[in-house]
Amino acid sequence: MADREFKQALYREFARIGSALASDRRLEILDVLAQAPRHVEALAAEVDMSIANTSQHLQVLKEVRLVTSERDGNRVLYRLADEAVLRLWLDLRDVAADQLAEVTMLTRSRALGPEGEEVVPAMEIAQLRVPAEVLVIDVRPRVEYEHGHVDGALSIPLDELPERLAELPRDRRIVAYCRGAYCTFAAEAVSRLRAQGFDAVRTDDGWAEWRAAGAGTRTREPV
Amino acid sequence: MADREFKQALYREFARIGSALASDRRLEILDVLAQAPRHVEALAAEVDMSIANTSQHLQVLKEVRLVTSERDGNRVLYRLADEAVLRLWLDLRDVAADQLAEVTMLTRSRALGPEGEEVVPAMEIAQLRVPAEVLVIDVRPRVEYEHGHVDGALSIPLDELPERLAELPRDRRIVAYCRGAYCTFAAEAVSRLRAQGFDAVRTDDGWAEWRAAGAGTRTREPV
DNA sequence: CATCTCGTCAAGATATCGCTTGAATAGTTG
DNA sequence: CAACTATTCAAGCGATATCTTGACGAGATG
Repeated sequence: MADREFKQALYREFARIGSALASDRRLEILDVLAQAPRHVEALAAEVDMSIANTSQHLQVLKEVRLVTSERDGNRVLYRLADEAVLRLWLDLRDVAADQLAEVTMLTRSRALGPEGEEVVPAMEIAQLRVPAEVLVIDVRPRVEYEHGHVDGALSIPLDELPERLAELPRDRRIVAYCRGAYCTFAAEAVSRLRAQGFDAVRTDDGWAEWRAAGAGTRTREPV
Repeated sequence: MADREFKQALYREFARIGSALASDRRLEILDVLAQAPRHVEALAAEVDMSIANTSQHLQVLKEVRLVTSERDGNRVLYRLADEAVLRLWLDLRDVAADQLAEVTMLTRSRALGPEGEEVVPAMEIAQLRVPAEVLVIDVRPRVEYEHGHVDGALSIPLDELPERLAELPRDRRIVAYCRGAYCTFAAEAVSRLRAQGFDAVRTDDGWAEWRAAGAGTRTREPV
């Protein structure tokens, strides 16, 4: 029956995407690319792999068009292929978070913030939209901020925080965000700010979630 | 650095989900389950695999909680774990459809409907909500209709269509839906109905897409 | 309790994947 | 155009995944 063959061919194609998602290394690459495009070397450093191996994983992702690449001088720049890929990755993470007890345990055992600091839902901030009420800071590396960030957010990479305290207001709340729930930058920033007497909280969502929800400012198209 | 270990463990967990999605057979199972829960034997028949093999794949899916199972007499009933899984599967399919040229070719070469029949966006129908304007028919197998269907739809499984033409109106449009864009039931039904002089069209979306969008009637919880 | 059915488990052959290493290639620079 | 850098390619080894077959286990039935 031709119907069976058709279906099989179809599911085989779908499974190619699945296979590309079946490696922890590739997922980590996707997660990094969800923040901003990168060159192979930078990616390799970020995910702590050999360059050759990183390149191979990138080929796999590229083959099923989860990422695209473009030459940039004698380097090659990789980025997520489009918003659908971002949604897929976020959904995968959500399913994992909902359903794998191990993930919950991992994040719990990590106990971000020593005494259960307040975490502000990202939606709340999106609704504010009044710059005067809070200051939103983006504590990710500068390249990620430059690629895209929450409207009106100030870029203060975590490692610059100590020397830039003077720029921060003491009369209103500071909301920090980073790469998302599994990233510790914002929690770390909040912890340091509170130690200095600032009214600081963090959001659980990062730039990727924000963008998937359709908000935020992008510096360069696409993705 | 403990941070690296933490991250690795996290991505390994995410990759477990990815691995479960890396098999065409398992994706086909998920797709069937997206329509309605099934017993192992019915599933095996539907996807044309040995029972042992089907069972094994189900174990894999169950291990990462993409599906859940429950005893039902001396049989075992499997179903999608929750709506997040449904979204994940639909996203995966969308990404594949957007990005794998092969998929497009496959669906094109299939040329549903001999002379480019009209396809009605599901949203249009959802907005109608006026039973008098069109008759929506669900041409999937009865079990799938019973598990859940579009509000007000009439169940006419494809194989019952010939003997039930008398039930169908000739004074208004008939809209058929099935399992989704990759299912041929609705196209087949429309083709037959038009041959009989009915004003019939189909929607591209199936029950799964409808449900993911938050609409429709469900017979039994959960999923 | 013997027997039947449905489903799961276990073992093994085969194919595929992922990492490493070393060589090759594209683009840039002096 | 030679030397250099960033990336990709190719081969090979060990680890994993898939399907088959046959045995086992749980629940139903007489």
